[in-house]
Amino acid sequence: MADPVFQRLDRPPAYRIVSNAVQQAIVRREILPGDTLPTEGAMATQFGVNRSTVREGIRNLEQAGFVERQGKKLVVTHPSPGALGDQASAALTLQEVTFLELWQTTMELETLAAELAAEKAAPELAERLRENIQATAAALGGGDDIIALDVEFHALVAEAAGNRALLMARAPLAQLFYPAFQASMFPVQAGRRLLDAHTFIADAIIAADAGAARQWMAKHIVDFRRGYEIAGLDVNAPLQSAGRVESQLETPSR
Amino acid sequence: MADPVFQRLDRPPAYRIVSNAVQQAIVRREILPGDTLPTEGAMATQFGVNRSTVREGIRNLEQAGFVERQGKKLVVTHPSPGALGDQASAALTLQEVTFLELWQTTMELETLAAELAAEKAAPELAERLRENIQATAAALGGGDDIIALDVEFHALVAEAAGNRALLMARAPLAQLFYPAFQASMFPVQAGRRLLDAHTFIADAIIAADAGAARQWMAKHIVDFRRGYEIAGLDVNAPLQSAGRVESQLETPSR
DNA sequence: TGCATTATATTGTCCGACAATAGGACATTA
DNA sequence: TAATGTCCTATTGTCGGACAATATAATGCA
Repeated sequence: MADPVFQRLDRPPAYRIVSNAVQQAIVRREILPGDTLPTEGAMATQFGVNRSTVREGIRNLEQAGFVERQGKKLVVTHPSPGALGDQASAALTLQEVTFLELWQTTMELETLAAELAAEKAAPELAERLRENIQATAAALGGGDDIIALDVEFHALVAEAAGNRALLMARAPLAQLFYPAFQASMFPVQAGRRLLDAHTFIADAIIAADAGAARQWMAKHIVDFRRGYEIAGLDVNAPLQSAGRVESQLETPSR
Repeated sequence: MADPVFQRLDRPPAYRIVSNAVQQAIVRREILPGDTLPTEGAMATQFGVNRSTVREGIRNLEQAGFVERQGKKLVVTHPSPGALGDQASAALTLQEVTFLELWQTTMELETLAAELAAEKAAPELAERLRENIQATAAALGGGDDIIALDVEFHALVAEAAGNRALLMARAPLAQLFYPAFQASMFPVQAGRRLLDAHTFIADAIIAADAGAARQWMAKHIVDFRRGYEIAGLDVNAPLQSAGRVESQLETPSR
């Protein structure tokens, strides 16, 4: 049998057709975020399939963040960097990215973020940055989660950059900071150093000095790596995962 | 009502518990890529729920790329940048990212890619780059899809960088290049210019000259923008979507 | 041993059912 | 008037069972 005259025709299962149809409608804005989808029953009759099939199709979309259940109705949503980032970072830890890989990319993206944030220099951001820095200063003394604050700081800067492509690119990495920072914060004076860096960065951003913002951020990221190395960790080794997936799995019984 | 004393207690529906449980198992490597999951029936009894419920749970994972159907069995997979990138770029077009946003981030990531690729300078890559460039040269004359080749070129470079974090960060943008390039390739001599740029970049990479690779890439990306502007397009306007979602939606009938 | 044929297991899809509950309409109370 | 309680309905989450289509395994035959 030489020439396959006919291509393998693959009819995707019905639930996927449903899922695609709905996604299409969302992508081409026939239904907008905030709109509620028809009820499962209604869609079932519209598509001419069984309700179970519709349900499976919907499930397909819901994790990607196209639809969302609010109480009892299905609401259309546009996927957010955050939601997608979760999955992406899970993927990254699964692939055992090394610290170095993370670091190289972070260096590039965070410096860009700082630069753009400075160019924008939204006054509303200034306030939030200051608050964050104050909290960090307070946390230096006792207990509070410095790392969480650091993560927040960078998120603030990124958001202030006003570049959604950057936000999206950064999202997969954002989750991974936490465990990595945790390791790199080992040395005692690291907290102080971090606070200083943040202060300089924030000042530069508020002063709309893009160049300075970029440079300080670069320094800060370099420190990040140094901390990691000082802690005796191998930058070429995969970062240990932090099990960042919600775990509510009491064995269901009935 | 000042302080919400009680947290919103949400009992996730069973199908989500199932989905989480399976995801957990994958994330913590209790089941590895290539392994096949138990049959739906088996899982149903294991979890003590109905098969339908299991199915919905699985559907939840399958779009994210944690599991995949091969023939009749469910195979565990680790999500790839490509798969996630699709959703991410859909999200970006939905948010109506502007060309400028895309461009700024691209500039940063692609130059990094070029630099890292040069540092690695894998000989196996050299071959593929050359092939791509030859194809591009050929395409200059007639018909063939230059833009596709360009996209491929950049993908090659990115892959050669050997940085999976970069790959993941870049994924959301990769899809958007196509429509954007399409617009920016308007001027007649753009093809020639693109070919030259690619050649220089490839040469630098093969020669392991990271600095040069970065610079040429930067130039190339600048050109990208210039083309867009020359074509009379507004960099601050959202890029027009290219409807990149598979469309197999013959209305299902029965 | 390799290939064709026949089971068998499993999926995709349907149907019908039912408890739980979100949301609305309305009555009641403070 | 606003908050609280009562009732009703539509819809979801989940279940059980069913069946055709088919991928996979088992079997027989060459």
